[in-house]
Amino acid sequence: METSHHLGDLQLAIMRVLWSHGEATVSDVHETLEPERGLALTTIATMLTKMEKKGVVDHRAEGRRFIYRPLVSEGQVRRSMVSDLTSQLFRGDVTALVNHLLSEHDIDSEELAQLREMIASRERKEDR
Amino acid sequence: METSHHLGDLQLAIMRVLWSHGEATVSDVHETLEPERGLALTTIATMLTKMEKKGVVDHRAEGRRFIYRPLVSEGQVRRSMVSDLTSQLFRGDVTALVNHLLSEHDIDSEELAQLREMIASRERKEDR
DNA sequence: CCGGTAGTATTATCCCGGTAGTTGACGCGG
DNA sequence: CCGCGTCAACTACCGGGATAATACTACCGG
Repeated sequence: METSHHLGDLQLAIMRVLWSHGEATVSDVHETLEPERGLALTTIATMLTKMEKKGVVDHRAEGRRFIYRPLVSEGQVRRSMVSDLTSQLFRGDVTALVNHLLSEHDIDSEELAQLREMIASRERKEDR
Repeated sequence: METSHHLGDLQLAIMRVLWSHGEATVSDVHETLEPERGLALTTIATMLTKMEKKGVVDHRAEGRRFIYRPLVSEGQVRRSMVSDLTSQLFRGDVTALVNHLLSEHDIDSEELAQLREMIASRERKEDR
């Protein structure tokens, strides 16, 4: 159905932990995020509860603690958020976005070469 | 200074009106946006006030009414918001974003050709 | 069996985007 | 000079992200 999974900053950080761990307890997430953000454990717990209510994560109890698991993939979130931005800022014109990236953000020649290759391989695929 | 101009949905719509009109009164904005969103005039006014407080627009009084003017350009907003998204979702890797666009969003062969040309011209510029 | 600890649940606060009603001022037409 | 219409100002409210203290509970070690 591809519902618009619009996640905030912390929520994304939490999702990234879940995506890389597969599943994790509140403490797991907390410990992983501790260095970069100095958040209280309860903050993480609250956030996870809210996220569950939104349907982006799920949990099962194992003994006394909860094991959280992502319900949406990183790809889904990326697609959804990139689409949102694209339609907001570029009237849905993906090409315009790429153009913007090329002209307004620093891309060195090495990256350009990579991009050229991406497009080439994409065109080959299209050809079949 | 390039401060992070993070604008919401309505705010962007309002900015677009200002960008295309150069400047506009509250009613101007309201009338322009009326068809697509059926918003009250006071809503627009409130939003403009908030936006002024944030420093993205400016106003001057002409007789009894206010003329609003954008203080940030569309390009600035795009750069700022695209950068935000890129760092949020792709650890700042612009190439990864383009890659995502190519593989996860529908791009027809015509657009591919356009992109190829963009990159080519970009590489020519790089060469000098 | 009892208390501490490890966990979740509950509740609260702040901020901001979005939405709008109400009020207050001012100028124009009669 | 008065009322009416047009603005802007003020105030209010909702939802959601972010943040966290506090309260409750179940288990484990002694």
